Amino acid sequence: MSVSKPSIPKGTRDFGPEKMMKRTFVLESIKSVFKKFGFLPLETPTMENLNVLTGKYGDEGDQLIFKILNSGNYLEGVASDQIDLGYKKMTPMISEKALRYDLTVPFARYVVMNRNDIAFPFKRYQIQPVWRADRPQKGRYREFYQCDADVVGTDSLLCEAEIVMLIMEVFAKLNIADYSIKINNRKILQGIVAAIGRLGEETTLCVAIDKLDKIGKQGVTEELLSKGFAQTEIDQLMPIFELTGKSEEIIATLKSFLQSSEIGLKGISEVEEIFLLLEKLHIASPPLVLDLSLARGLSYYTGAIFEVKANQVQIGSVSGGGRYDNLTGIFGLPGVSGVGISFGVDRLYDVMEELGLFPSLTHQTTKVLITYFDKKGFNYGLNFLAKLRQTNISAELYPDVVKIKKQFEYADKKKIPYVAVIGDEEMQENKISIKNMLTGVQERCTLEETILKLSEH
RNA sequence: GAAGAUGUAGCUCAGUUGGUUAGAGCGCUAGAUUGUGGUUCUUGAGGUCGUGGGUUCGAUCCCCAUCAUUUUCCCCA
Repeated sequence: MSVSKPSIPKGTRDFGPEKMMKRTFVLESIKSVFKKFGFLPLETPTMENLNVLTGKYGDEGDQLIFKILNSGNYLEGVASDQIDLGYKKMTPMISEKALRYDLTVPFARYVVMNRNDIAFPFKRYQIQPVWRADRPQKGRYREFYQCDADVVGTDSLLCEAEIVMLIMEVFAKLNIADYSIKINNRKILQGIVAAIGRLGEETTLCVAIDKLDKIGKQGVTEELLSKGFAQTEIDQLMPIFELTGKSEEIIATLKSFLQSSEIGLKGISEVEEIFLLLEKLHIASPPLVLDLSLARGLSYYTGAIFEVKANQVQIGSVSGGGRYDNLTGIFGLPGVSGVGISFGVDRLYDVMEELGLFPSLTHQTTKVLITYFDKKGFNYGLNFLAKLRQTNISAELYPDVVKIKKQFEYADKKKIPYVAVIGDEEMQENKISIKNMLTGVQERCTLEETILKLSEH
């Protein structure tokens, strides 16, 4: 083996036929629900202009963007002393395009570019891969799919309520029964920060609080202390984030804590409104819980935030989203509020695999393989092949004249449920033998009988 | 960027306190069965033990370096 072993880039994966069938099932399930809720499809280019992406994900995010080296002589126009400026300043000189980092920013770009043609409120779904130059880990890849659905151009809390419904329908389609949707509101978090006199530092608080279930009360306290919060402030905060129980009770406690914070009270009433809307939508008891420790790292959220967890599997969140009031502002279109939800296909796949929730997907393979003993049988089989396909039965004729055993093994490996056998006797009778590979039963059929038999299910 | 783990057959992994021909299961080949897969039995093929160097009479094993893979921290889906 003197040739080099082939490999794929770190953090990327091949999806063989079996995995693809399962992935397709997940993706199609999500897509069908998106459509049902009135979302329209959108696809954007794999690459965006680098300046569209930079500065949108924070300093660290910029580092994680896959840059594309300019074609041709990319060093043209770069003076030799400019290398001393460092790679950060050099990058835009040799790279003007990059792979998309998420689907939200390209969507915002699209909305701004097409603002005159779009009918607002605009609901779009988008299912495409994204790339991050991260260090791969368990459940984390450099190339992965996102399934986003967003509504922009309306403040209505109906969108939030619908997102809850949408999540419920997706999980029902995927047969995942045991899950919970956590909801919180950035305005409440803002109010809490304001209540302890730390207005403007909600991002710091969010990043720390978001880890509560991961690193515990102690860890969060340490992180906040290191970020300049006082122990007395933290002592005020912690009881709030440890509130559990019924959402109504949490809300009642919150109302008194935040009574002086206008923004905080607004957040509370938004949450209440969402619960109310769901009731009117006949969703009596949604798996929805108010969780004040839910913060989500992304800084552009301004209102409701969501996260979905599968309860029986330890894998983190499988879906998340929220409302952002000014995503298009960075591209020069302020005042367009949006709210969105994103499903993590790879994690959903893992959850379903672990719980054994995939239905049998064998119907996606060939229905019948036509086998034969010699060239004469091959020619006879061609007619059957064509006729079967005309009636929309997925059929194959084994392409090479080989031992029948070989052909059967092929059918078995491919899990083809029926094998047609053509020998001299069949040809004389103008028939074909159809064997059911599951039961082992075999009988001779005419073309019409074959079609009837194979069309059954 | 930091720390750890692992590299042995196509795959999953044994193994040798350093000693002649490095093993298993699965997969693959061929046959038992020249008109029949999945089960069973038999057969055969397949390895520079990640790469380079060192110690040694002798290294897959010990030491050093290097590369690759992977996990955790940070951050994220």
